[in-house]
Amino acid sequence: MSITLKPVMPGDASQFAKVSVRETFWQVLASIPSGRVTSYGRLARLAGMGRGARLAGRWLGQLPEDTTLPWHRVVNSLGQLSLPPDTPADIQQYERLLAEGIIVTHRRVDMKRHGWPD
DNA sequence: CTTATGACGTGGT
DNA sequence: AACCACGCCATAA
Repeated sequence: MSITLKPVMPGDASQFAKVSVRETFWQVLASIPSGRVTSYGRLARLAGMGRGARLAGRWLGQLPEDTTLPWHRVVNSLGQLSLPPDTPADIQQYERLLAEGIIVTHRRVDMKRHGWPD
């Protein structure tokens, strides 16, 4: 699979001493096409974080509220929304996915249909 | 230095 | 499909 990476950073890049892997992480995140979703684990692996799925989630949680990065396109390996239910962020994710034409039923996305990469 | 804690993943039952 | 037990890895206490 080939991925197109665009230069992006969430907020001030200077706040990070070592950015290599982390920067790649944001780039991969930014490269997820609208209308598609990927998993924390896949995102971590693509960014060279090995099995750092949990770490991926931690980093996503550190994004500033006004970020333009598509954090909402990340769900767990089962296709389920993984934020605490009924929280503002959870609602936000649901609405954003819906706005991109992604089908979400019972907090779950059909990865066969919307998964990225295939 | 240990333990606990997550926007997690995977394999077994 | 649902549950459970581990494995994973940075952070906090």
